[in-house]
Amino acid sequence: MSTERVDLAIGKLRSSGVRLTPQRYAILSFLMGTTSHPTADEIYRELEENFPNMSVATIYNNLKLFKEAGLVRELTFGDASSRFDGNTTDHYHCICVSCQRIVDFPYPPLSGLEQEAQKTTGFVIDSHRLDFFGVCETCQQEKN
Amino acid sequence: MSTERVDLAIGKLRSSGVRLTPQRYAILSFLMGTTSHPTADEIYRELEENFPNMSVATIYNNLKLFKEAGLVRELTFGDASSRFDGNTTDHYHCICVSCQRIVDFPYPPLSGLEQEAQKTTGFVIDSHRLDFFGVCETCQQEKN
DNA sequence: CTACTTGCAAACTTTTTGCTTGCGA
DNA sequence: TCGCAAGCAAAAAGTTTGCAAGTAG
Repeated sequence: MSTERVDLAIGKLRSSGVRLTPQRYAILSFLMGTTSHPTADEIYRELEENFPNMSVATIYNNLKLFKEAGLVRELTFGDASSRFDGNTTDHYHCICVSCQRIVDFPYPPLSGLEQEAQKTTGFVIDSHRLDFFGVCETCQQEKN
Repeated sequence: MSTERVDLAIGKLRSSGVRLTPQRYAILSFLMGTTSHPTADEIYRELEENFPNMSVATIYNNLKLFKEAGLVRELTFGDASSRFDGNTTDHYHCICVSCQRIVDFPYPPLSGLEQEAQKTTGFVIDSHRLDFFGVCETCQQEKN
C-alpha cells in the first residue's frame, strides 16, 4: 500500500506533540498495510528483522497511543490475546472458530439499531461492535 | 429468581455425567440470578461468604464447564477480565465506557445480516455478538 | 537542549494446570 | 467404592510499569 495514509495519520499525531520514531512509524505502517489483524506479539516478530533491539513494551506503548488517537482498533476475544486493526473504516468482522482467522465484512453501520438501543436502555451510544463467528472457507474444505 | 431454571440446567448437566456439588450449584445459580455480568473474581468474592475455602480454580473450572454446556456466555473486552452472562436468551449488550456497567438490550437476532456475512465472506456463520458502547443513564447524570 | 521514547527487566493480572484430598452418586 | 471435583499452589500468558539511556525536534 502507499504510505500516504500512514503519513497522514502520523501528521495528525505529531500535531499533538507526539514524536516520530522509526519504531512508531514501522508499527503503524505495518498495521495500516495489513488485513491480518495481528497480535502485539505478531507485530513484534514481524518487525524484529528490521528492529532487532525493539522491545514488546514499545509495541504496547505505541498501540495504546494509536488506539487513543483513534488510528487503530483493538479486538479482543475470550481465548486469546488482543488483535489490532489498522483499518478504521466501517466494517464488521468474521472470526473463524477453527483457525482464529479474522476476515473483514464491509457493511454500513447499524445506526438505526444504535438508536433503538438508546431508547431501550437509556444509554447514549457512540459506537458498536459486531462480530460473526463461524468457519472460514479454508477450514470448511479441510473438513472434507 | 426461582430456582427452577437453575435446576433445569443442572439436570441437563447431570444427564451428561456431570456431578452436582454445592459450589457448582452456587456458581450457576448466582450467575443465572443476576444481570450484573460478573467477572470470575466477583463471583469468587460473592460466594466467599458461604464457601470460605473455595478456590478461584473452582470458579474457572465450572465457568468453563457451563460455557461448554451452553448455559453461560463469556464476554470479553479489551481492558478487563472476562465477564460472564447467565442469560442465554436472545439479547445484545450496552457497555458504559465510564463505569463499565453492562446492560442487556433485548433484541431479536440479526439473522439476515448473518446470511449477508456468509455471502460476502464465504464463512459458514453460526453465531454473532453485538455490543454497543456509550454512557449509561447514571453516568450521564453525574456529568452535570 | 529537553522532553518524549526506547529498551530492558521485573511486576502484575488473569487464567490454567498438576496433584492430592475429598465427596457425590 | 469409584471417579469426578475441589482446594491449593505454582506456572503460564499477556500486558504494564519503573527507570536509565538514547534521540527527535
